[in-house]
Amino acid sequence: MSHSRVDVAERIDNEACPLTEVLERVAGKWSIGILVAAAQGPVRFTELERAIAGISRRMLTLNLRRLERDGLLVRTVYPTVPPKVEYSLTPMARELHTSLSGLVGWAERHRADITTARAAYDASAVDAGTAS
Amino acid sequence: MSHSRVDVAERIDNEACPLTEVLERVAGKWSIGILVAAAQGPVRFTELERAIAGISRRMLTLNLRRLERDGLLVRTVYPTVPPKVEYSLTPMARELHTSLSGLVGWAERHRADITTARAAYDASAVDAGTAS
DNA sequence: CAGGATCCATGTTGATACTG
DNA sequence: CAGTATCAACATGGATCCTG
Repeated sequence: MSHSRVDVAERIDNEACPLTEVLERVAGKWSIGILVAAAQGPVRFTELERAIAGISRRMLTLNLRRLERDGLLVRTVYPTVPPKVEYSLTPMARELHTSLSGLVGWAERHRADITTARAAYDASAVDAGTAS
Repeated sequence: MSHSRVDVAERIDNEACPLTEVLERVAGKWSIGILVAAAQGPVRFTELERAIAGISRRMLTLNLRRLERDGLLVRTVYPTVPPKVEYSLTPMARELHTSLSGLVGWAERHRADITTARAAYDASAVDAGTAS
């Protein structure tokens, strides 16, 4: 039945546009890290800040807001002093965990391969340039 | 045993940095679309261009080069006239298919939820601003 | 057909400083 | 602690024109 190549191509054509927008949030540079880090349970702002390494306060805040806005994170403020804010995944976001871990696992497994591939690609590009 | 929260946080801290770089390529705005479209078999440039909808020639080329450089795509040039170029996934990239489909499936299932969540979030934000 | 090259508008990120 | 505000640097993306 209709699982020809045209079929899939059309599916992407028709739905990837809004889908792209959705995927961008989920699969953006920092989102995966945040989502994975928050998967263990409620996480505090500072915990995330340290867990995600290269992220700036600004970017963390922005991403948290976006994820909250899209219904992936719940932000809980405890009106104590000093302030305490916890972020946790919504059920919808929890459904992502498998795919996200899959992605992270893949990245871990193939990090070296990718580095190698890059070096090889760059080397042959240089060769082509040097071939005069 | 050691799957405490500190454990996971450290794992992310130590490895997410280069990992982030890897994930960016895979999870970038267009990469998923390209990878999914190419999963069906060799795809030509123009096929991709039409399949991915909003993408420009420039962005498609750039992304194809990056994916090729990272060893996720193989570019095959047929020296015919007019030229014919096909892109196909490497075995490494094929391993991603499950996770990627999972992501796409999730996005499809929850697109409406996300739209709703956004509207709700924005509405309450407006309320707060209007509450003078 | 499948790009490469260039210019320019825009968005994204980081650094820094300040706050309830 | 958990942000917000502002500015400057940089990357991203689109439009346009050109080519083997």
